[in-house]
Amino acid sequence: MDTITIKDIARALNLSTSTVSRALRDSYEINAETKRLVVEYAERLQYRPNPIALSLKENRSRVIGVVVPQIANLFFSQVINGIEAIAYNRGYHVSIFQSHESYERELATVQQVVARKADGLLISLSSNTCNVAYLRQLQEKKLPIVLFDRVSKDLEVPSITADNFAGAYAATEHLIQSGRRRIAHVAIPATISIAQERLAGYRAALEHYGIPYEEKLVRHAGFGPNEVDPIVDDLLRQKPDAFFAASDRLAIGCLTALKKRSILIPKEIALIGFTNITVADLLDPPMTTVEQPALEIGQVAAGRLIDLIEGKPRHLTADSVKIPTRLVIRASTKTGA
Amino acid sequence: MDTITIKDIARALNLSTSTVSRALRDSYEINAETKRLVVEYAERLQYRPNPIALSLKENRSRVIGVVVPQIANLFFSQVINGIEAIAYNRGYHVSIFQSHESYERELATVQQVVARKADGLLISLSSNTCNVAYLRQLQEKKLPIVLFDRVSKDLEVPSITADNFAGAYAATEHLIQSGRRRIAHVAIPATISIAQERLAGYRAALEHYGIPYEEKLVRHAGFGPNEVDPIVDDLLRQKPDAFFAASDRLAIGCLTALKKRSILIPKEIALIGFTNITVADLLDPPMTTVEQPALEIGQVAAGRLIDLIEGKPRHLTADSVKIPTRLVIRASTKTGA
DNA sequence: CCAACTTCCGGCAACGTTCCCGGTAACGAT
DNA sequence: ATCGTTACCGGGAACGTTGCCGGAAGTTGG
Repeated sequence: MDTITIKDIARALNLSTSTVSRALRDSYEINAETKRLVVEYAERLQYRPNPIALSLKENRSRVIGVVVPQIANLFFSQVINGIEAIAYNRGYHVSIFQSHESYERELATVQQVVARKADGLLISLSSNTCNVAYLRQLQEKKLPIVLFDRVSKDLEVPSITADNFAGAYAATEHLIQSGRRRIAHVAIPATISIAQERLAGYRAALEHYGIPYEEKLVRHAGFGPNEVDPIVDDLLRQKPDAFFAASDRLAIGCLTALKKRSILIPKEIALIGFTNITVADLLDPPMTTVEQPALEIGQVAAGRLIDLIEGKPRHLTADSVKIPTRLVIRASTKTGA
Repeated sequence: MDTITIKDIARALNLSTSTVSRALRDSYEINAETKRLVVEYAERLQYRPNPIALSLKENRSRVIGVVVPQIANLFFSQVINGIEAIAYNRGYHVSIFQSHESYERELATVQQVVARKADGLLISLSSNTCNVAYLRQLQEKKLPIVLFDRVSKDLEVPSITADNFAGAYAATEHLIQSGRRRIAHVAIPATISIAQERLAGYRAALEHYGIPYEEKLVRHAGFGPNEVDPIVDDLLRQKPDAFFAASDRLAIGCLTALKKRSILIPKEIALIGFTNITVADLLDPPMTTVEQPALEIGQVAAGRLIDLIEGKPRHLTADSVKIPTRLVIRASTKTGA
């Protein structure tokens, strides 16, 4: 309402809006004295250029839209921190949104981001998103897009993920080397790209060590509040000696379920998670985990996106980057304890 | 770029932009047949009204700006979920931003939110914010503002918080009733409003049970990565038999520090946290906590803000709402274990 | 048959900003 | 005295949309 505009300054100083505009952007065509007058007056009235007007005129906003399935997830919030760090010192603002694991909300949110003329989009797909046609459409309209974590092979855009295959391989290998043979895998929904990669890593490790893959030892769990418990029950019937959970939420769920059944960890069953929670060390027992470099994923993704926005032709093709994970061994996989 | 506008439709259909505009908003002045034509064409070309142009014209955006110190904090992300739930079905979009506990970034972010014509602001102050003059200025310019969690008494706006006093009182009382007398308090930075409330609750409980308040048993910890450890060291010299930590981060820090020193919990020292982490139950030992109704705080705050935006005069004064907390007793405060 | 009214649509301005195109002085050079 | 330069500034359009005003037909009533 009472925000002051370039017109107010022009009127007060008996100048035209063009002159004021140019004075504020320090154009050479403006008299030094006039500039001083304008700048001082603008300063005094706390003039702030209206980014909305700018966006309308220039069809850009210096804003990057970030869409994640859930903010209440340490992995994603850390990725966001990585994104913000890079965006911030390259002169972009970051707007954060959640899709709440819903395709419809993801679509609506992305549309909103686009309508508001975000210069680019960083997105991790919701688990219910099987159709990325709407993203391909946006891509064809030249909107810079970078995927991270939950990516899609149906889209020719840069994709930044942890090295999920290697992480899962390392986790499984660690379990095998510590003497386990019947390794159950609680996987995330199969629709999510990384589920497949992690499953592949798990299978590859089994194969490498000559352990047959058993479908009955693998179950996918969704995002419901009480989904993990029955799945653990099911898996227990297969008499596993280890659990490999494909996310932090699932690892916590497994831990809860196993404790509830008074199963000793790691004596009876070993447990390993794929996670980012910092408290893994403080759990009972301290949980072995595959840690994902969340911050770095965010940084790389933001960097790539801004390169794309600014037309830096450094990476021509739709290159996907895999960032190494780290296996942190703790008590939950100790041998013969 | 090639986003289609009302002009494109007008040109293609040999109509004026005004007619198209009115047809799309289903005005009574437009012939049914014309409407059909316009709507169908718009549908086919996937016309989306440009919110930027609307914002410029109407000086509003149907967007609520949310600023929190940190997203990677389960309390805040849950509050945000509460906010989104309400905002979403009252027709507002939510833009989320972080201040990273920095006054400067908070200020810059809020300015940006305001410049982008957000209809209202929901904010939890950074720990380095001692000066809320900039918010008062915005308030005087009629920007609807609602504070939550980290509030300020220097601002006459609705403030939604957990009942920190009662929560701290309950925590302290529980420790006293379980036989502890020398209760150390690891507090959050004194600049934060809720630090004082929690401290007051702690003191009130002590007083009520006739236990003298000792300054040496209270220490404030900041947000540095290794701040808690030396503070725990300091406090241990006072031979406490219990720790009351004023936030989840600090509770985890205390737990880590105590374990590192092989101090038995709760046998030697009891521990209670003020938190929202769901894994408190899985820690070693399971940690007694005061739980904050994060989701509800978000819901109430968003509701109040939207009421303010829409000029609902229901709550006239700058009313502050306190939402009850819940004491969840677990092993970390067990008696004589 | 004319006035009054209804129905339907176009023109124009405005929101805040920038940019292109002008234009007017003053001044030195020819 | 005239021309070309330089230095400085204003006018107007445009970005996409809505709302006000005005106006041309067609319709109704007397």
